[in-house]
Amino acid sequence: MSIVKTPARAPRARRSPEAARENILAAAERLLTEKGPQALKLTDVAAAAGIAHATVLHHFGSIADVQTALMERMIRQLVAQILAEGAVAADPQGRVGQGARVLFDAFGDRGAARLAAWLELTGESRRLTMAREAVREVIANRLAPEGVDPAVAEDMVLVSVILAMGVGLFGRSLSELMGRPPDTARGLALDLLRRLLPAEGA
Amino acid sequence: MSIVKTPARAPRARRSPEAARENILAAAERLLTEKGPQALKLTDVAAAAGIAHATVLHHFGSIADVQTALMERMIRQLVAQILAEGAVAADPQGRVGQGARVLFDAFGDRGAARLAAWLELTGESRRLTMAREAVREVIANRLAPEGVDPAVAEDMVLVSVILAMGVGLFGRSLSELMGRPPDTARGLALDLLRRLLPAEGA
DNA sequence: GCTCTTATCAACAAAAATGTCAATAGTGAA
DNA sequence: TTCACTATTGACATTTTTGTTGATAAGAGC
Repeated sequence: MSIVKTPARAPRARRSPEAARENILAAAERLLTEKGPQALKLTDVAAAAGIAHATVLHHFGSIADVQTALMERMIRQLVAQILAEGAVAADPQGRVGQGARVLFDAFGDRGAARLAAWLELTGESRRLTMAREAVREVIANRLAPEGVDPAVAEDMVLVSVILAMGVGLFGRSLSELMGRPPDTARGLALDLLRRLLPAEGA
Repeated sequence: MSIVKTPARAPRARRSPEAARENILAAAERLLTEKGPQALKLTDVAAAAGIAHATVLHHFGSIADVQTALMERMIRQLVAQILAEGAVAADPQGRVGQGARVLFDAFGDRGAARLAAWLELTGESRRLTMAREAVREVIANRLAPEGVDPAVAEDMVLVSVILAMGVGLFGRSLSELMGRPPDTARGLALDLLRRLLPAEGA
């Protein structure tokens, strides 16, 4: 009669549903920023989260729902980051420069820019609805400079956001591609906005 | 005894290897611009090209090779488009404005900007090598303004390219997201460069 | 302790995507 | 016309990815 020693097994972790979802989404976000959207496979996300893939399905229903939840989470984080910046400068020019820096910071960490690109490439209307609301909220609460013609202010915000996303997504690669330090593009773009936007408001 | 009428069947097309590859890549490019990189599945590409998926494999070996070939084809097209522009203006400012417009045109059709984002998101070194050479070629042959400090010129090119890619990728969506005509961002960005770059060269 | 809920997981099943192969059929050359 | 070459294809096979199910176990409440 053989005596089989029960293999030592790590005790099964049991999280609250909220913690479990958070753990999964955090792992998914890591995968997204490190390997790109195509790496968000059910099995890979589960492995990155250290759980069985069935558990992922238990909490989200499908891998598509995981992706949607991740998008929404990242959009919320991005909005929060932009809105959480400190006191605002009094003069319009100061506000503009500050707003630009906030934008570049928000899209500076690779995740946010990649999120935007992912949204653009896949472009599903359901997800874009939330993005639209986020844009509205940020513009209304944080970026709209006072003392400037609203139409002009909108133009400034629009081009600033696009530049920030472009730098966030392509800045490092292109800088290095041209043999420059990785944050070269970021500095140049900030200079561009700092020097031009006040003139536009005048 | 049943008489089975042979079903009418379209005669089997037989292309030259070059034409077959071209047909497949054209279909893949359509898929990429319309549905995004994640739509480049073997079966879907074959269906879009109107052939059996085995034929795709016969010509390319694997779906990954199709994707690589498509990237290289699109990079070549992009470089050709940028280099093919007409006579260049004599003065540095004119050259700069012209170069910017060429860039915005090249990244204006959705495909090129999506290609760049795709490259960035997936980021494989093998593919990036070709992108690097393309960037070098374009800068050397077309975009480098004469009569300007080379270091400054490089800065101008770098920020211009990033802005052009940002506008190409996000411009339409963001413009409409803010309730403006779809080419609003493009116009604003061109204005931005037109007004700033000559000043930087001075 | 006991029970009840349910987060967790292994095993299985289904679907999707990719790849293999032998047969078929255009096409140019002999 | 005949033949050799090979682009093309349907059928099959393999791998990858996703989803299902029943059993297990962690923890909360009693």
